[in-house]
Amino acid sequence: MPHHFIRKLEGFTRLSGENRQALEKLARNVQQVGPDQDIIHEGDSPEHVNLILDGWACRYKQLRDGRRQIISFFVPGDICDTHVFVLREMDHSIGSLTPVRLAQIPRDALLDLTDRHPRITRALWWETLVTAAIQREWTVNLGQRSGIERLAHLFCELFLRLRAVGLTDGDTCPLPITQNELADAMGQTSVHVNRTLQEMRGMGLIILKGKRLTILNMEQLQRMALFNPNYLHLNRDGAHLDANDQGVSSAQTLS
Amino acid sequence: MPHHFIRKLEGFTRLSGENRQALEKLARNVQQVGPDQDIIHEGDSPEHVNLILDGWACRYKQLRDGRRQIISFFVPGDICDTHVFVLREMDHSIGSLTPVRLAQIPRDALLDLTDRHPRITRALWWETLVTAAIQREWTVNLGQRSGIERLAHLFCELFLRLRAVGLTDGDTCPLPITQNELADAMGQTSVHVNRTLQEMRGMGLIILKGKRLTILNMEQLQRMALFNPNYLHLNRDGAHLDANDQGVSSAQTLS
DNA sequence: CGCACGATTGATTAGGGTCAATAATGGTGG
DNA sequence: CCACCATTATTGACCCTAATCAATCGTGCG
Repeated sequence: MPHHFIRKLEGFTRLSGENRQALEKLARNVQQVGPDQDIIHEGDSPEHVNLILDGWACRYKQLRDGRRQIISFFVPGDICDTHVFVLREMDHSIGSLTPVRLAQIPRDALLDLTDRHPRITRALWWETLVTAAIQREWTVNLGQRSGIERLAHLFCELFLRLRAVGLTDGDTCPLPITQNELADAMGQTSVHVNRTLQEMRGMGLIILKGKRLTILNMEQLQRMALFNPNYLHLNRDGAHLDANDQGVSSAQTLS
Repeated sequence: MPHHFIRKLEGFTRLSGENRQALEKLARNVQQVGPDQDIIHEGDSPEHVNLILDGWACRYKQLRDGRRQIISFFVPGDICDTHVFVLREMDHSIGSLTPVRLAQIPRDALLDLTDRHPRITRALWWETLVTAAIQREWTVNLGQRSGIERLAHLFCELFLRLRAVGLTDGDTCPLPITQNELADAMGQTSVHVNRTLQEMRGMGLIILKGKRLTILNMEQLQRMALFNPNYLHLNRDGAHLDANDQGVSSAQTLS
């Protein structure tokens, strides 16, 4: 069931059959959510960890005066806050953008999983660190890049993340969100995002139509975005740790 | 030695004498670094975890064309990437802003610490999650807030963080950074930051002089910043977990 | 076929950038 | 203690990116 999730973790480290089986079992409690629904709302206390099986969602925060910032996107295979239980209440909301199929993972299931599978524990660590790295890159994106650079950077990132879970098709990937939502993520207005998109189309960089994005010239797009994929840590970073797997001691806690 | 760090963790959970002793031992290898020095550089592979004992530092990323974004500030008591060893190389740099005294913590010392002290493990988790929450809030800050709101928000955040480690004095706290550095953090030019500061002074909100910040009207400052401190999780969130401390099993890994 | 939402366009404005110069400050050596 | 220098802070003039406001156009879908 959690295809994409497993595939993503395997981009970090090799997994055994047992590992994979254990991960399959996480998707016991599957829920279907309509588009534009809150999955968790700021102030709620976390009940379980959500794993996105299908569809897109986002983290967002809404200011008292109505302004909304989308803080990150969730695509299939993404897990929302593996370790959230330490905190008493959510400081942001998570909402669906499209219809979403998700697995609700109870705390104990995660504890049990990491208890038995050090390699998965490490892979979840990696997942958490990459999520943090993406958030940092978004900070750079909003702080330093111009409209067109920003959008180009987002497209590069999303394409690589989708490719890592097998959701691209050649140079095309899904992009099932509105220009308004793009705008809320880029800290700009939809009017300006619209104009930027037209500029990118005019340059022959992309096609964006029918909720699908085609990248016509990835090299040029990356150059224009000042894109460096290193922060996604997609190069099997886990390989150098695969040797020391014998003990299931708590030495795994931090490794 | 790691005064501020211990004090910060105690804002999350109660610590025993043994806990504190164990934390003291972390500061074995202490280094002094001058101002404007790189502590780690993008591309380096992490050798140890740095704990800031004194002085200010920052995470930053530099784009190929020279633009620099400060991604976060480190103040005394902050720890840089507790779990960084999972990644092969740094995707950003950490540099000092003032002279910095820091403890270099080897990986094994951390493993040993979390092995023996479940409550500390949990507190480190909390630290990691709050750091992520701060990063998200910066995303909102850069994406949605105007110049004056942004700066006001930063001041609110820094003041509370410094108070949590005992570094405020009434309504005053240190702010040992230049307007240029403020500008790199806010995604603006120093010229504009300068003008914004003057506006805040003119409104009677703050005094900023001699590397010290005084907040004359915290309520108004928070209102203008649309500041909600919930993301700092400063309300002893750990209390609800303090009951179940007996076992030192790997159940601690995720709790 | 018509409706509702999303995309697009135009005109105008404003926030913040750029460039360039000047004024304060603080640390240093004599 | 003072003169000097290098940062850092401040100011002014001008420009440009992106916001705002307000229609209008498409199009996917019931």
